[in-house]
Amino acid sequence: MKESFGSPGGSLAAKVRTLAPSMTRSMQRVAEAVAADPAGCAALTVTGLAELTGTSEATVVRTARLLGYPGYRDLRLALAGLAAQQQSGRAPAITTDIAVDDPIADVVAKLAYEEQQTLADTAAGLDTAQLGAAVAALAGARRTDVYGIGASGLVAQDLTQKLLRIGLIAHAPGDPHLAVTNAVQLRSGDVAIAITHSGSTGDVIEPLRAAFERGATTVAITGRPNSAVTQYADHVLTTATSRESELRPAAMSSRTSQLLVVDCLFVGVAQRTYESAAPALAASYEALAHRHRSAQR
Amino acid sequence: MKESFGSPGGSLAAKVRTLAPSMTRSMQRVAEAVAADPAGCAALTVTGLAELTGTSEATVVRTARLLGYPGYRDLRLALAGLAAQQQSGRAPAITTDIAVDDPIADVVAKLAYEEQQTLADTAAGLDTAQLGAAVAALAGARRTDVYGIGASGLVAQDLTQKLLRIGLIAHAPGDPHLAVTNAVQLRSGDVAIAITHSGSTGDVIEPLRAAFERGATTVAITGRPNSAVTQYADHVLTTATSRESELRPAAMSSRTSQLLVVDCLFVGVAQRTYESAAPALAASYEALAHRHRSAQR
DNA sequence: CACCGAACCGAAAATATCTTTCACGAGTGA
DNA sequence: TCACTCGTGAAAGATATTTTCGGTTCGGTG
Repeated sequence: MKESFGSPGGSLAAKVRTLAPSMTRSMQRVAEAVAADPAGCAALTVTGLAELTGTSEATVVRTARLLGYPGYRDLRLALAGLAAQQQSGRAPAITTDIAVDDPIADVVAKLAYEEQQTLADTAAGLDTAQLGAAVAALAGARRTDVYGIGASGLVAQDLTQKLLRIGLIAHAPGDPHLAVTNAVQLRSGDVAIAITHSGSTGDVIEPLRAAFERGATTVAITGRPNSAVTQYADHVLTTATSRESELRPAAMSSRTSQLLVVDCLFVGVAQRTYESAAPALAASYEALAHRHRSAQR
Repeated sequence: MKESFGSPGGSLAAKVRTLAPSMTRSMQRVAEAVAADPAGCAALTVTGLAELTGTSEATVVRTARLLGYPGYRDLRLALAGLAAQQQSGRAPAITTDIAVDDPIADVVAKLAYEEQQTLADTAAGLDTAQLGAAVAALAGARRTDVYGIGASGLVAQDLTQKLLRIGLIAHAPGDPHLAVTNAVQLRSGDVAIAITHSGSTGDVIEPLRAAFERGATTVAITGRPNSAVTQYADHVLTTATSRESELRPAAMSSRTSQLLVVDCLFVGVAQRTYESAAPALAASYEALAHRHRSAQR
C-alpha cells in the first residue's frame, strides 16, 4: 500500500527488495508471495505456503530465516501483525449518509459512528451548571414527574425506572391527560421534567406548564433551547441534534442524546443521595436476581 | 487513527467481558491474561500460556474456542495482530470509574466516553450474518413480537415504534402473561424477538420459547451469547458488556448496546422494504407535525 | 566431452506445538 | 451419605514446523 509512509508493510517489502539478490530462485518466489499478500500468507501453514509458491517447506523456512526471523512461525506472527495494521490504517472515514444499498456491515459502522458523534456533541454542549441545578432539585424532591411522548416517552420511562431504583418517587404518565392530571398535583418542592426533541410537543408542554404554574421546579430536556417548552422550564438541558437522513430520522440521535442527559441526571442524583441510593440499588439488584432462571455460574 | 472507534484491543477486551460470565474460573484466568497483555501472550506457546496462568493446555485451547477461534493457533495470530495495532495506535486515555465525589462535569465526560466505548464494542462484536438473517426475517414477517422486561422493555418498545413507522405489524407486550398469550398465536413466517441482557430472564424466555415451538423465526438480543435464551433463538445478536461500577450499573451500557442493535435492525429492514418504508416514514412524520404547536423558526 | 564441486532444492525424518481424550476430584443436590 | 455433574489437567494423538540428508543442477575445469 502506502510505502512512502514507511509503514512496517513497506519495511517488509523493502527488506524483500534488499535481500532478493542474495536469494535463490525458490526463495524469491516465497518472499514475493509474502510481500504481495501478508494477510493471505499469514493464514497459511508452511506446507500451504510451500505449495502456493511451488516450493518446499524447507525453502519457506530458509526464507523466513533470511528475512530475519527465527523460523516460519515467527514470520507468520509478524505477518499477522502487519495485516492487522494495514487493515486499521485504512481510514474508515465515514462521512456519507446511510444509503439504501449499503451492505449491512456498513450500516452498523455508520450507525455506531453517528451515535458516537451524537454523544460527543451532547457532552460538549451540555451546560453543567443547569445540570447541577437540575440534579440538586431532583435529589431534594418530594416527588418527580417526567413527561414524554413517543420516543421521548421511552426516555421518560427510563429515567423514572432509574429514579425509582434509588428510592425516589417518580412517575412517567404515558397518557397526556393523565400527565396533566398528575401535574396539577405538584407544588413547590416537587420536580417536573419535560422531554421533547422539538420543544414544541403540546402534549408535553401542557403538563410542564401546569407544574410550573403550581410552583414545582421544572426542567426541560430538548434539542431546541429556544423553543416553547423552555418558557416554563427553570432549567434547560440541551440535547445535540445531528445530521439526519431519510433512513436515519432525527428521532434516532435525539434519543441517544436524551438518554445521555438522563443518565447524567441519574448518576448526579445517585451521588448526592449516595447514603440511601447505594443500598436501594443493591436491593433492587438483589430482587432481580431471583427472577432469573439460574445464576449462570 | 480514529480513536472514536475505540481502542483496537477494545474488541477483544469487550469479548472477554461478554463471555467471562459463561467461563469457568480457569478459563477466566486465561482470558484475563490474554486481554491484559496480548503482545506478551502472542509470544507464548500453548504450554507457555498454560504455565503462566497456572492451568493446562486443554484449558487454554478451550478458552480460545470460546473466544471464537478454531484453536489456540488462530487466537495467537489474532493476538499478534492486536499487539501490532496497539503498538501503532497508541492506547487512548483510560478513564477511571465514576466516583461519588466526581464533579458533575466529570460525570458527563465519563458517561459519554463509556457509552462511546460501548457502541464501538457492540459494533465490533456484532455478527453481520446473524444481523442480516434477522433483518431478512423481519422484512418478510407477517407480524413481529418483541419481548423485553424492565429496561429492555423500553428497548422492545423502541423497536416496535420504529417498525410500526415503516408499516410493519409489531407488538411489544409489556405484561409477561400477555406476551405468552401473544406468542402462542405466532406461526411460521412470523418473527419473535427477545431482548434480555442476562439471557436468563424467564419472563422473556417463555414467550420466545412459545414462538419458537410454533415455528416462528426467533431472534435473541442478549449480552450472554451462551445463555438460556439462545436455546430458542434462530439468530443471536450479541450486545457488548462494558465495565460496570456501582454508580453505573450494567443496565446502563446494555441499554445503549441494545439500542444500537435495534437501530441496525430497523435501518436494515427499512433498506429492504424501501419502496413501502419511505412513504410510510414520510407519512408518520407528517402526522406528527400537526401535533406541534408551531414550527419554531 | 567427461568430470568435479558447490550451491540449490525438496522428501522425509525429527522435533515442537497444538488438539483431543479421558479419568480424577471437587462440589452439589437428592 | 451417595450419586452425579462439571471443571480440570495429564497424557495420548494429530499437526505443524524444523532439521537432516541425499539427489539435482549448473558452472567451471582437466
